[in-house]
Amino acid sequence: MSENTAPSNFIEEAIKEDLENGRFDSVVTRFPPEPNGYLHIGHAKAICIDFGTAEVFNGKYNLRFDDTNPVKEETEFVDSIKEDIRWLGFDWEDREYYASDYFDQLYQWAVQLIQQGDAYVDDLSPDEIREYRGSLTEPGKNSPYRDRSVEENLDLFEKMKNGDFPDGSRVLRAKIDMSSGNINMRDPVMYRIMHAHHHRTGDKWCIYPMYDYAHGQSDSLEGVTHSLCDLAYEAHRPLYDWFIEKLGIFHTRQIEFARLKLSYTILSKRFLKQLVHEKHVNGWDDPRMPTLSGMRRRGYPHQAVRDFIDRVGVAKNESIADISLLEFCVRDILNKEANRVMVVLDPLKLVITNYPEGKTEEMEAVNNPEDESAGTRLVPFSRELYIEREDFEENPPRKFFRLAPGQEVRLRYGYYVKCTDFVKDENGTITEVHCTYDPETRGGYSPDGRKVKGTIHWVSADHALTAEIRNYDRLFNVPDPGNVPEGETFLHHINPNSYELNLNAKLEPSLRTAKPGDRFQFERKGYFAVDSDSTPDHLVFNRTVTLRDTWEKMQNK
RNA sequence: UGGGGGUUGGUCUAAUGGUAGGACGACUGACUCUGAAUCAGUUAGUAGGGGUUCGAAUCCCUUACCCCCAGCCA
Repeated sequence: MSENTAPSNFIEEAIKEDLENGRFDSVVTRFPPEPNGYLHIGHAKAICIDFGTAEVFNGKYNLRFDDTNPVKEETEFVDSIKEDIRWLGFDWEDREYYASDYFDQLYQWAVQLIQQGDAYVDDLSPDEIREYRGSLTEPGKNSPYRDRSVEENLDLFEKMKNGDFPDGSRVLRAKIDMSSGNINMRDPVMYRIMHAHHHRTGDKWCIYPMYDYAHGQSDSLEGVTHSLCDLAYEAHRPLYDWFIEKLGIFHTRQIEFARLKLSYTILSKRFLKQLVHEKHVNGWDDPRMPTLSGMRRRGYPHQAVRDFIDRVGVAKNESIADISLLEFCVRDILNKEANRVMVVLDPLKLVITNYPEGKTEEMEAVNNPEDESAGTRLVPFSRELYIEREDFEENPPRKFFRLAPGQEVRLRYGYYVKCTDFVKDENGTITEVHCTYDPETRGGYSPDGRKVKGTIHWVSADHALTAEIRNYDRLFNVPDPGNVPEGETFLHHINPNSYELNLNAKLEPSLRTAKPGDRFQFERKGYFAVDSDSTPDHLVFNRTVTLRDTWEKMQNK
């Protein structure tokens, strides 16, 4: 940030002050995921704040895996986390760290604290520790083991490290204040005994540091100037500072901000895990999931996610961002980047009775009106076409600009056609619409200048491709599924129509070469992305998001 | 009834004692070979009550409501 740029939020403001008053002379931040799950849109906010803020100040940012609990963490997640962060467009270069890299240093520092009389080995059981901790309104009381000698503590701690004691039998605790109003300061546990295999350190350790003991020191070791985190850690800041001060090491500044919540979405790791394990969705990258891998598969461009995070802003106010803002950001990018294509989702046969049988014409269509460099393509036109079933009405309502008996419309990039007749089957279902075309209107322009109100899309019946189309919608039908009345859970509010399979669609032939990851606008319908399940013989599209539809809104009134 | 945070239109967020502004949404209208996009406009807010001040979203007092903390999770 230059001298005159205004800080865009309270964190940048605080950092700017730190720089101006000399507390720090450069900026280093970090994103510290625990490798025990997939990243979701809430993490994206944290990443954008952590990394984006460093970029604003021309600083550096580290990726550090917070792997202090071996029984919960796996290498698999390390890889997916890295992939997702790269997808967002961040490059942490060679600054990839692991809290487990610091286990030796952390151990030495623990010894130092013991020597200073600031830590002790406690033999209390987990239950006893809880009892001794007191409650929110009552102070705790000191453990009977709190005043052991430094020598005894040193000896016991070393034996803990050497594996002489079973899991849960003893812990190392910071000696602070059992009567503190802040429960985090009531002699918090620093180390626990866990005879567990760690994904990086293997079986070297059988004691592992707790988050509170590891995090601040890891920040300090890396020279992180600003440790930006969730509001939940606000109450931990005194402890964060306490360890750093007792150790006399580089003092990182922790600043907390409100985590992201998104309407019609759930972001709790536990709930997401439940959705996957109970098969309410098809895995972590199901396109309905708020995970970055899910959004990527759904077809959300990474720029849209970034733009959304920018627009949501940074504050300490706990809030629920509106999913319609995210959808706006997705459409905004896709509108500029996605090539247009004609696909009939719910086909109805249209026969042009005065068009020569067997004739095919190649009509020129614009690929992207927002981007001239995208060029044009040729689309085959013939006597029998498919149009969208909802684009024909036997008895058109007011302001219906599409096809109806006697009404003329434009077939996009084709001809003007006028409906002359239609065919119904014994159930009363319309099976075919007949019309005549005006040969003078080739390409969609009329030489006499007459106007048509409607333009509809179409696909030539003989040339049409078929595909599997997966229509996705929001996963929940209430704004805050994580917060529901007594006796209900978020599972009661899953949208039963969040996924709908369509095997009937007719696609224009240019789509034959579509590859996984390609994104298109199906004109007048929505944005669709080619799924990773797609093959040349069996195309699969995911509906990313529909187009805005004011006609639908008019009808709902 | 402990400690720590928070409260600005429907939603998110600015305004740092001096005109309460923006974005999304919603609603109008214009334009349009996508009922999309675009453009123009409308709607709507400082949690309540007191005080300080020429002037308060901002400072003070007070009330209410919301969130976090009692893992050997992070």
